[in-house]
Amino acid sequence: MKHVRTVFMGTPMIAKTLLENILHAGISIDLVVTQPDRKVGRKQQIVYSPVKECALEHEIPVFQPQRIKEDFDPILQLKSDLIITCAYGQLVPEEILKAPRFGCVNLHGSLLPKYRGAAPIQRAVWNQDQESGMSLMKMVSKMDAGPVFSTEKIILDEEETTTSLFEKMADAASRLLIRDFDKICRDDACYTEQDEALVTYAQKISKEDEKIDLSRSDSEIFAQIRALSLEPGGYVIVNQRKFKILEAHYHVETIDKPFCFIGKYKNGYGLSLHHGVLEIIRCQMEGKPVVSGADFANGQGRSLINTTCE
RNA sequence: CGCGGGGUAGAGCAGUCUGGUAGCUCGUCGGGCUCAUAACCCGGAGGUCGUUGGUUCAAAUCCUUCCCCCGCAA
Repeated sequence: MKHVRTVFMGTPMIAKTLLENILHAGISIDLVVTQPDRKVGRKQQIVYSPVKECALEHEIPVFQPQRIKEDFDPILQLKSDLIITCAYGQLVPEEILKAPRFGCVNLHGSLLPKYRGAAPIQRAVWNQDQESGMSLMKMVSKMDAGPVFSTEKIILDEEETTTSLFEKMADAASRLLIRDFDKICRDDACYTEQDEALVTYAQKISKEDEKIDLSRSDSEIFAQIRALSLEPGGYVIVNQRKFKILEAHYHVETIDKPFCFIGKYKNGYGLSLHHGVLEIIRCQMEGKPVVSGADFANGQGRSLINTTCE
């Protein structure tokens, strides 16, 4: 078979894992498109996207348009046969979508048409879904609305977190693409249109979403923490300060007073809810370093016993 | 000069306001108890208190220089 000129578009870790896996499987990539380098943090240091780092390691050319809507000629000039995207971060314009012979395919972290949009993986955890999955689909101009080629279902663990589900999604995406790559390139792929009646959207996680909603049930609170774990981390307010709960387990217990710090608990630090206790494994008080629950219990947390949070 | 918090034993913290012998929890090492233990008891080691200069009889503590870390905002 003639060489398939392939462009890979992606930005975060999940896309990097996918790129690494498909390269390892022998699929060659002629161009990587990723978001521009960002200045990040107080020191405004320049940080490359994970995908860019992977591309540099493999000596693949990288293209980083500020606005791909206006700056896409280098992609057209390559006269690619196939474009693969995964969490690129910008809406891909029509001109690019129709350019490659075999079209543009996208890997999306949900079982479409459920959870179109920016945060399908986080929302599946947040909503305590029993299952989710990865979809390999054809791109159309409308966001995540294209016909689906294949999917892989993932059963969510009891204590699934966004971080753990991302890893499973990346593996599933790799398997789907490696398995179906040849079929897509034969252009006889069988795509199934999405049922518009079943469409739901997964909204991006906002700053407000990071505040843990203590008016919810214990299982909803725990699900929110897992959805925000490990990044960016959900928080409660303690003594007017943000207290991030990055990682925790939940245990059913009889509770005296809800939303109260109870000191050392099992292998971490305890925070009571309505009908159980959060065993905090990793946390961070505003202005302090990230610490294990055990360290928190030995230090900062000792003087906070019986303190209520909100 | 964006706003704020912080740097004290291997870890996490208290002590700073009000200057006067370096403290707590954990870990570690040794010993004891126990059928046994991550439990309990006893004992030990480990810190020029981020850095520079100053004030003082005396500085972790007050003033000052610089460095580093974190939260927020971008």
